[in-house]
Amino acid sequence: MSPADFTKRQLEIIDSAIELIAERGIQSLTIKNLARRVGVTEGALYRHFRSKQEILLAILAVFGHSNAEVFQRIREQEASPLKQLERVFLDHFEQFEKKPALAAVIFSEEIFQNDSLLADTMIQVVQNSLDEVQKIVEAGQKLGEIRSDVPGEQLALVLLGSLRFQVVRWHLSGYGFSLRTAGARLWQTLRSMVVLDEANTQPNEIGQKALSL
Amino acid sequence: MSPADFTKRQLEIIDSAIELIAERGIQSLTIKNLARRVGVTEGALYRHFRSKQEILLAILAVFGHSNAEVFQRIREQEASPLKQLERVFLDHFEQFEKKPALAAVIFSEEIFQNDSLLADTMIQVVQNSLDEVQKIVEAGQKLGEIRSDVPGEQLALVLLGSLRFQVVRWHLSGYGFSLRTAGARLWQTLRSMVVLDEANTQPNEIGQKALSL
Amino acid sequence: MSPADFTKRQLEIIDSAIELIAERGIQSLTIKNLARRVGVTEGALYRHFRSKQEILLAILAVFGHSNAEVFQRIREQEASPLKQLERVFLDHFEQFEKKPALAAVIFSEEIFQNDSLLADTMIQVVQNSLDEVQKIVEAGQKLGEIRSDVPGEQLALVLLGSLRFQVVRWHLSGYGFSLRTAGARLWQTLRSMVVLDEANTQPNEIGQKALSL
Amino acid sequence: MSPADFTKRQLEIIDSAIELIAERGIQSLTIKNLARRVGVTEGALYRHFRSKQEILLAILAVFGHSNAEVFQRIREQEASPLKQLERVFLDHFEQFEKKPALAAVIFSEEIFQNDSLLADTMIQVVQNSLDEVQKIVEAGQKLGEIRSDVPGEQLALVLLGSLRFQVVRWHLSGYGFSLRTAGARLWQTLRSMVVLDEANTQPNEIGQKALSL
DNA sequence: AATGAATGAGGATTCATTCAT
DNA sequence: TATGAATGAATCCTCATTCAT
Repeated sequence: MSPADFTKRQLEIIDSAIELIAERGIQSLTIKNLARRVGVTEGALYRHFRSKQEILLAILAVFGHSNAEVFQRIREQEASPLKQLERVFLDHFEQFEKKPALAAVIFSEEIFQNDSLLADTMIQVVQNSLDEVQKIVEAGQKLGEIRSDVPGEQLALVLLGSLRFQVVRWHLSGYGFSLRTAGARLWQTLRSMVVLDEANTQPNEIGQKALSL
Repeated sequence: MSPADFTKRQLEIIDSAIELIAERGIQSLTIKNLARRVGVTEGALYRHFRSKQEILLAILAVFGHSNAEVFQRIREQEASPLKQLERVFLDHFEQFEKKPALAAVIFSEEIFQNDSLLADTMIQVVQNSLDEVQKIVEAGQKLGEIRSDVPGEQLALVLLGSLRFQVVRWHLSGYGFSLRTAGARLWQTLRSMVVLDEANTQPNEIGQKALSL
Repeated sequence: MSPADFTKRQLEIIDSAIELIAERGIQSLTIKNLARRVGVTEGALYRHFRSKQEILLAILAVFGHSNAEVFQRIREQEASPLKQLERVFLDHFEQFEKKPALAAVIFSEEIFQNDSLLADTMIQVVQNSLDEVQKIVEAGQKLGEIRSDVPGEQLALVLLGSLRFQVVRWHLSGYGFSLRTAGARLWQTLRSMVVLDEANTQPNEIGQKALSL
Repeated sequence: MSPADFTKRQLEIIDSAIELIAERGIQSLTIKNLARRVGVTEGALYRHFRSKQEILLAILAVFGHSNAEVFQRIREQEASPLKQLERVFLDHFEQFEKKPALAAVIFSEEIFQNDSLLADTMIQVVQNSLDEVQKIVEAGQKLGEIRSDVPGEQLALVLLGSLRFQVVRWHLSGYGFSLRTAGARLWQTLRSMVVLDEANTQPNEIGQKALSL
């Protein structure tokens, strides 16, 4: 389900829900709190969603869509795979920093676990990102831009795992540091680790290194 | 607080709690469910822990201790940093596979978020692991075994982030694959990515690579 | 807060609460008991009051208002201070006899003690009555109707203390005597004690006294 | 039952209970709190009292005995009735100020209300004090020291009611003023109100008054 | 005498959901 | 569409009491 399928009111509710999660955790995403934030009665929410589960599904849909959008935008740019990966990272971090609420959804895996429909949806969202990253990585491997001594699927795991961990830490710290800055640094690290031969891709740094030796 | 400081009954309760989290998520770690699993009345739990928060703290203590133990064991072996990192990975995965319940705690960040004492404890547990990994990495960097073109702190982030992501996926999949096997594969990947020069550390693979090129 | 500020349902709940206190003591004013008496679920009460404390405050508000009303009515009558005091007594006793539940609130000082907001409100209610009585007394003293050899504040203390004690005893006795009758008798006693010179105000009794000397 | 009939341990428990009531109200007189204060296990209390009710009865017994003692002491002094009344007041206030805990029992009427045995005992304690005061008053009336135009029973009501009210206010204020001082003042007031003719009973003060006029 | 562990009932409060209006 | 009131189940926690040791 794409956000376009939601009514204006529904999107309003989803937004409020995500805000709520971001600010006070999924635990405080109750119908009462949500209704108060939206500015309507609790009962009114049930005009727009049949149950709380449907709201959670909607949140996942929006989260998944937001993720997919990042990849969509990047695919359209037709940059080199490495540049694309860079964008994946920087765009994700930027998006999270702009809307910290979305980052919180990552934490909510737990909630979604109880309900198998929610769990499956969640897994799918994660897997989708993994697949997208893997595709880019494999394109880069084909072009010799990215190391081929490890399977693309594994590289995707490392890349996304690192990304998520950074976001998690940022969230746990109470947004205590600039995710964008920390993310950029992390990308530099990962970049160095996934390219096969620095000489080909970052001639400048090689020069620095030669000097520093 | 070390697990040794807990009474037998307390450890029993903690174990039941971790099981509960593992099987049905933190959401279902209620006093009633916990009491039922332990086989006592709800009130009885309060003779052993003053509050639910104390139980959660105890779980974190056990989790942190279990983590620390892995590092402790490894430090004692005095293997090369790279070998130590390998052990960190394999031992963690092994421990999680033996006690999947513990893996579930990783998910519970959310719950711990509401309560600032719990959140701080959680952050500390995570940070502790990060520090341990970073120390090993930096030792490896000094010995030239591990690449020095990226800060050790960043490498630690990548390593732990990947590890956690794998565990998360394993858990979300309903333990649908062998964590040990998948973990070993992930380690091979990470290993390749953190060593500076394949020639020195994995001569065999170099040969393969030479061929594959 | 005046009773007029409460909704119909709130007043219903307050009334039930006061009844409960009157019949079985404050100890039995539990949410469950209260809900049962009102004829709704426990949760339903929380739509009308945010907490039990709020209910207790509401009771005090009603009690305070009921007290204030007595004084209000009396002030409007513009009778002589002594007549006003008489009315204070008789009206209070009458009101308590009509609504014995209210009398029980006097006992509940204890409950209100734990919560400082409640305690303060309670003290204020008591102090308010004291102030009102004192004002009347001092007016009487100015007119020479009431003895001036003791401070008005002290007389107020004696008057209200006696009144309360009578009510307490009536309540403890299980409403085993007519409060109105006993109250009237008590007033006669107090009346004799606060007037300065019997000759001016109760010429009939003077005759008796002359004899008895 | 006199305090002499209690074992040392029992008296210790009763004392702790009274302290508890004084400090935090009857609501916090739970077996758990009591046991903690005494320094034993909850179960241990049941070696000394069969139930909580028995403990409450014991408290009432001690309270009643303490009251009776005041009257006993006074009867033995064979002072004039008026002097005796003065002592009743001053001694009570002094005793309460020395052991504020006892004052708190006055508040606990509520608790005792639920249980009819406790309620009866409580009533009896109060009635006993009333009777004692009444006896003294009537002796004073016979001697012409105290006004005879109102029944002794009524005067007793006024005297004790005032005394209790003062104690209640002192307690509610958080012991915010000197009960002894306020009590002495209250007595002066009551004294003036119960004597028939100042000239006969307080010649000294008359002198003062003459001077002050 | 005292402990430590347990019980069962009940405490206040919050939850998602329903429904008449 | 929305409200306001209600429900029933669940939340964590405390109570007085019991009992084997």
